[in-house]
Amino acid sequence: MQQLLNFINQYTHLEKATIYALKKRVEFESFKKNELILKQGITANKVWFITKGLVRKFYYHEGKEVTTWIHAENEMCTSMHSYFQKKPSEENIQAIENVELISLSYEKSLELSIYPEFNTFSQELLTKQFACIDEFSKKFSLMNAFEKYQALSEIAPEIIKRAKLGYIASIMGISQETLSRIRAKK
Amino acid sequence: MQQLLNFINQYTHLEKATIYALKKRVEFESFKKNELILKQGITANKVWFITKGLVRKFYYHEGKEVTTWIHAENEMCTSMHSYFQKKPSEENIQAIENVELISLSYEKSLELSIYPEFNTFSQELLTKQFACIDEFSKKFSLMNAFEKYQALSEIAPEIIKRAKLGYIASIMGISQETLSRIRAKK
DNA sequence: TTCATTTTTTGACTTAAGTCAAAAGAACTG
DNA sequence: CAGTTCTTTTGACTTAAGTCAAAAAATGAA
Repeated sequence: MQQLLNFINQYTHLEKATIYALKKRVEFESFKKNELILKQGITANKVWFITKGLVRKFYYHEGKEVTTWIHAENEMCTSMHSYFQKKPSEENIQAIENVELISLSYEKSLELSIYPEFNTFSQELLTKQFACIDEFSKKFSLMNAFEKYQALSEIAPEIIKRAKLGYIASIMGISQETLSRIRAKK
Repeated sequence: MQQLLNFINQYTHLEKATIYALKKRVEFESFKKNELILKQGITANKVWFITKGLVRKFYYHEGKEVTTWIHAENEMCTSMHSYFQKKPSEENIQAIENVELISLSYEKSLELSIYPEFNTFSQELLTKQFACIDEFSKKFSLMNAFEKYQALSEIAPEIIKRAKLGYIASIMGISQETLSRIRAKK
């Protein structure tokens, strides 16, 4: 729980009352390696905060899995389009290590919206996530395979260290053979 | 002005009072072909709605212009990261035809936030834009040059019809020679 | 309308990264 | 710890798209 509070504190200061209200509404979940946290087709009605383990987002394209991102400890994660637009998720979220999470449902987060700091946090988190994805995808598309690898190593060293080759290559949009060759060289 | 009201109506119904409040706060602007609407380094403190003409977003990468998107009539446009995070814009916004715009400043939009429908609209617009960019960039990155061209033709026919080859190729992340060859074939 | 500038097309060649296949290495299971 | 399965590496070959350069076409200004 403390991890989550620290995370929120990066965005805004939380009053005692708000912390109390939040504590009453979150839930603790855990998943074993390879289990699905969110399945394609299901509407994401919560946001998860990762306290332990790695989590992978992926979808299917022409029968193959495409990994879009991997999240590690102290990051939030959900299927954005599903959560905000109340539509069935197009992506799966999977535990790729044994994972522990704190979740907050959409309904409970509405109850928290009477606390202005909580709204500040939500708004800031959303726009920041937005800005990151936008910036990242634009930069990435101009890079060659080696530059992408360097960039990813800086932005997300946990992914590089802990996720398997195929997942990393998929995030980068290259074949795993190419990634293996990049690693062999330098 | 009616165009803007129609646009907002796609998201939420506006009360008379809200329309009146909005009308009092917007401004009308116009730019000649090739003029800059927003310059890199300047913080975007407004959102523009296009009533006439085409507008291009681009930034510089290793001395070259990279076009990220082109907006046509009845679309909103601003530099998202700059507007929301109050940071200097990394992108330029340029009129590529003679352009007419309706603008709403950040301050005036705060004044409008006492109208709940206006908040609904803002929130929905933001999450929808978010979802679009996210979806678009993911799909696009898996396509080859021809598929990208087909997809863009469907999503944004106005761009294809009215913008010049170099800009379109840049959005697609391919060279203009390749785009020219795609057009020659089919 | 003509001349200059900008934009698009075409050709020849290069290259980064993909594919397929097989071998090597690591990790899990009974 | 032996055998099976999963993951990564390596090699040989292919290919989509890039680059450079020049010609052709379109646009615009005087």
